[in-house]
Amino acid sequence: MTQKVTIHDVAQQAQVSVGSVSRALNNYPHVSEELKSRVMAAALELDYQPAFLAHGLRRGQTNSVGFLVGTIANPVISTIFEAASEALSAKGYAVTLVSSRNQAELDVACLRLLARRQVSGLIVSSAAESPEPARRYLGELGIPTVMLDREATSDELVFAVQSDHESSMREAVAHLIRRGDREIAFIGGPEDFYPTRQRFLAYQAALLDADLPQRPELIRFTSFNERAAYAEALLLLQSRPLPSALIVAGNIILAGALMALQDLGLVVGRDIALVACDDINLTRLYRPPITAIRRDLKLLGVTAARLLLRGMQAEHSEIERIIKLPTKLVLRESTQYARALPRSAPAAGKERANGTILN
Amino acid sequence: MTQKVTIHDVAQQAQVSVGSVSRALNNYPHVSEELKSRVMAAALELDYQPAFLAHGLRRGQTNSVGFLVGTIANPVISTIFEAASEALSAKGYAVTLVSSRNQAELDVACLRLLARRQVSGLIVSSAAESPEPARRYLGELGIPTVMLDREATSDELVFAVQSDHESSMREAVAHLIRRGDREIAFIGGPEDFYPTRQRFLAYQAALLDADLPQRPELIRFTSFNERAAYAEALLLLQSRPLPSALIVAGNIILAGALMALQDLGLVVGRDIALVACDDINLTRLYRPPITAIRRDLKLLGVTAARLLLRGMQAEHSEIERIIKLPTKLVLRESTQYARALPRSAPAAGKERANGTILN
DNA sequence: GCAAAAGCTGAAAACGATTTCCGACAGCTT
DNA sequence: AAGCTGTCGGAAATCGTTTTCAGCTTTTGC
Repeated sequence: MTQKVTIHDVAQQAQVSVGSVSRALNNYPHVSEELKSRVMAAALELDYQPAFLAHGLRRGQTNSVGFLVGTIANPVISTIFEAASEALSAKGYAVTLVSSRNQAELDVACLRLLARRQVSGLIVSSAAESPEPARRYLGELGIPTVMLDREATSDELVFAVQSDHESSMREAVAHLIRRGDREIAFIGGPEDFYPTRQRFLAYQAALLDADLPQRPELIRFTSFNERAAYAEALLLLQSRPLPSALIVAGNIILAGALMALQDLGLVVGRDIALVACDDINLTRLYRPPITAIRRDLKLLGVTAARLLLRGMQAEHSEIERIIKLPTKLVLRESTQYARALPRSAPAAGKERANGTILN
Repeated sequence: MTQKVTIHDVAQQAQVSVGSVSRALNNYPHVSEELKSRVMAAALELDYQPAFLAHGLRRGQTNSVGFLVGTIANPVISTIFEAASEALSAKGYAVTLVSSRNQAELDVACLRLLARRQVSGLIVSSAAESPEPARRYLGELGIPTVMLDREATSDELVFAVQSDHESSMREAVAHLIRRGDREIAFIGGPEDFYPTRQRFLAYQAALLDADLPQRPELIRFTSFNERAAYAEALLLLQSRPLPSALIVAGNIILAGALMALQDLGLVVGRDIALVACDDINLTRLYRPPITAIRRDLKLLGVTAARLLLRGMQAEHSEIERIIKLPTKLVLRESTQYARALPRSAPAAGKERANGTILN
């Protein structure tokens, strides 16, 4: 219906065979200039666009990539997606996005859907750190895949782009300790979720560096769900003594924690220092502005896209399979003054209201 | 490569012809139980999944829909998308998302891309109120389309789901006026952008209702770009006398305005009342919480999906072509106290810190 | 008990492109 | 002038399905 004009119409219009039309349009060698121009003219006049399905069926490839996310309703993911999608569509690929709705058990189903559509490549940033089935299925699939801020697999066709969560988290914790904080709480996502794990490891390492004990009651892991994060934060913040600093690993958890702080009448920066992971509008615009670990989300997306493009071009051998991108600690007022210290003695001179970027 | 097992393999395994396999798998009438079960067993054993491309080519439909947005990196859009996408994939449709990057001139190109992929349906929520070319192209395409919170067209295959921006905006302005505000500023997106226009019309109407004059210097339109919104807000807030209330029509504009307020040292709720459109994390969690016009974004997405599904089922005649969904005004502290009134006399008893939902 | 109808299945024709195969023709060389 | 080489373009095979057609077997109706 929609696609009325076929290659046959063009052939008839140009008075040549369909094979010639195909060759002319696809820049094959040994096509005379005269024929080529005649075909071009006919194609242009009829506004011919080769049928995607027939093309793909014959060629065995779809020029489309699948993007699996846990949810797209998350500013971090959607920014990454936007950048990746732009880079991919610039190279002629269309992107079909599927969401597993943060349910690990749906991951395989989503991947099957994409595989059935014969996507040429995959970018996976499913929220659930797909325990095993999904990872194994990914290997069997044999489709070039980029894991986005997720654990890589040993598969030859599976690549990864990751953020260096650790260095900035160590820096953040060290900064808090330098300020005088001793009771530093940590709320993360699921414990087996790659970014959470990396951040938590760094948190532990930083405490160890400073010879501070790890306090289990100050460490919480929660699911990706504001309500759950709120509940955990509420429990944590009702324990006494109140920790002097709180690190939240993820923007949904940040939302839950802010809600809990608000309900308990605690003021960020005055009653408790706050460090967030991922610098979003909320951290920047909140009063007081919230110290955050920032990463270049667009770069993350574009890098994933580029890596995938290379991965789809069959020369996998000499590609570096894992790329790690830097993060930056942005200091803001939420860690400037704190209960633990006299208000007149901010920790360091290098902090400014708008946030100084270290690293 | 990827798709190794074809219908022929299944046919061979089950010792039947390919036609029978197809019929058995697609629940055709007049297929014996025995044959069906044999085919099922074979298909299951071989893990057969019909090749999407061949299927689509033959059937003339792709069971996929295109979703055009101006940007997905916007919490409102991404939430709507998520809901729509979920509803569509429940019915077996895959969704390919393309972003025109807020550039109206790219709209047609994006639509062409989707049309070439022979999507069965379209949902369009491009940020640019596509002047004419895109709308006309949409008509020519002949693909069932749902405009999402955009102006409808008269085309038979073009439907629309819209939010009732007007009633809540009138209510909001009336509320401000009741509080005592007389100088109510308005910053909107592009003037020809559907939601902006609706909101602005309601703003005008509410002023008229109260016999208040319209003050051109308090009305600004800006592009969808935080920097531009920031600049407009800065100019507006530097004019004297300072308006006692500010309405921002859109979440990007909200971010720019908050930045400007912050840079000018103005405190929301104390120095100026603030009303936002779209209730996002930021409005809820900001201190003080910001009064906002809320709409059920998931419902918006699901409704668009349902409407499209009906639109794709060929019986267009008796479908209502435009659906309008309600909005709600959520009162919060940002409009509770204001310069214009003595602090001891909050406007109404029905406001609570957490926001009371009217309407 | 027999014609007609209905049920079931295999063979083959689509769908619209790409790609292989092969013959025609021009331009050379011997 | 015959034979060879290389370019060009038409015909046909192919991709993996669905769907039509036709043939065979069974049931049904009278």
